[in-house]
Amino acid sequence: MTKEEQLIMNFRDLFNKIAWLNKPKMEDRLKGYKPSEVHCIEFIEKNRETNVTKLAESFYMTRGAMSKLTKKLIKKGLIENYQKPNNKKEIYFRLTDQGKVIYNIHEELHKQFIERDKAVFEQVTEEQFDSMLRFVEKYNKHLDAEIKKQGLTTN
Amino acid sequence: MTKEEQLIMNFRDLFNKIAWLNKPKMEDRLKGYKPSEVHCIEFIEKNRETNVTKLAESFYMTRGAMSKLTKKLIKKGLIENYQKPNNKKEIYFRLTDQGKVIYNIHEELHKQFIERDKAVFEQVTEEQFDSMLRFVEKYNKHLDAEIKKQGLTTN
DNA sequence: ATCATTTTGTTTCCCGGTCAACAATTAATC
DNA sequence: GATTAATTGTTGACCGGGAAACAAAATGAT
Repeated sequence: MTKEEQLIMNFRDLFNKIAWLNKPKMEDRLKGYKPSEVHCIEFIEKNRETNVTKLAESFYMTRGAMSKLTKKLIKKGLIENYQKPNNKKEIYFRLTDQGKVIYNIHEELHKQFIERDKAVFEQVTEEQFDSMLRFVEKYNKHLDAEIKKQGLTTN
Repeated sequence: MTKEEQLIMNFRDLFNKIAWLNKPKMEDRLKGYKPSEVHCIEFIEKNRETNVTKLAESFYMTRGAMSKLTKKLIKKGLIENYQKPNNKKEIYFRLTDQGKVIYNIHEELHKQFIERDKAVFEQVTEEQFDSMLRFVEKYNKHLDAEIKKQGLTTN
């Protein structure tokens, strides 16, 4: 196996483990709220004028999936939708007060997870950090170009 | 956002894009075979004495899911199962000739994807590579320890 | 202004994975 | 050796997301 493959595989494994490890605590503190729901709430709070299409593109999911998810969140009273006066097509979302409670709990948990892994990150020099960031950003740009070349669209 | 978060987020995005970008070519050359099926075939070929439980642990999925998946692969004639003479409980899998054909096509595609991203990796020095590998391995070990601490098990 | 094209969001059907309950076998404990 | 506990694999109910067909609105072309 080449180093490229090793690196990719190790990172993939890393993310599987992180998700696996975070799940129980998430479910404990955020009972009744699925990861996808919380993730959606997080995005809506952090981005202005979010609609179904933007959510789909960001999460690499279909508009259909996000349509259902946002409908559920509305039903649960976590988000609400609004439109602009001059546009009858696009529908945007914002958090309700209840949604913000969930958002804050999630942020807090997130900090705990960072804290849990602090030991690892402390051993990384600033130099290494920047090097990795440069790499991953370069790689992302490369893929963006490839995606554009292929002309892929969100379903 | 801290550098830690930035790094993690960028990598997550990276993997989404890779999956998104590889999908169409995979579906083209491996028509009729789903990513999960191919992934499963790959693992069985690369690991000795694979059973449902080992697959579940490696893929961070449930035994139920892998049980269904392997049953489907058997039905399609891509894998076959066998047991050891002194153990009536554990059931292992190996590829059939037809399964090996799929395996080889996948390997070939994999090389093409590596080739596509070669430009990025070429700009990485050996030093950087090793540095990143060390980091991700350290992080993985840290998480393994955390998982062990939590006493998590595959469902 | 009219008509075609594109964008946005929704809905139905289907598939894949989880969960939980289960039987069968093996390992551990006494 | 008998009994209890743990492991392994399977099944059915359930749910989340994808694919595709669709309506409504906005944009473009003429």
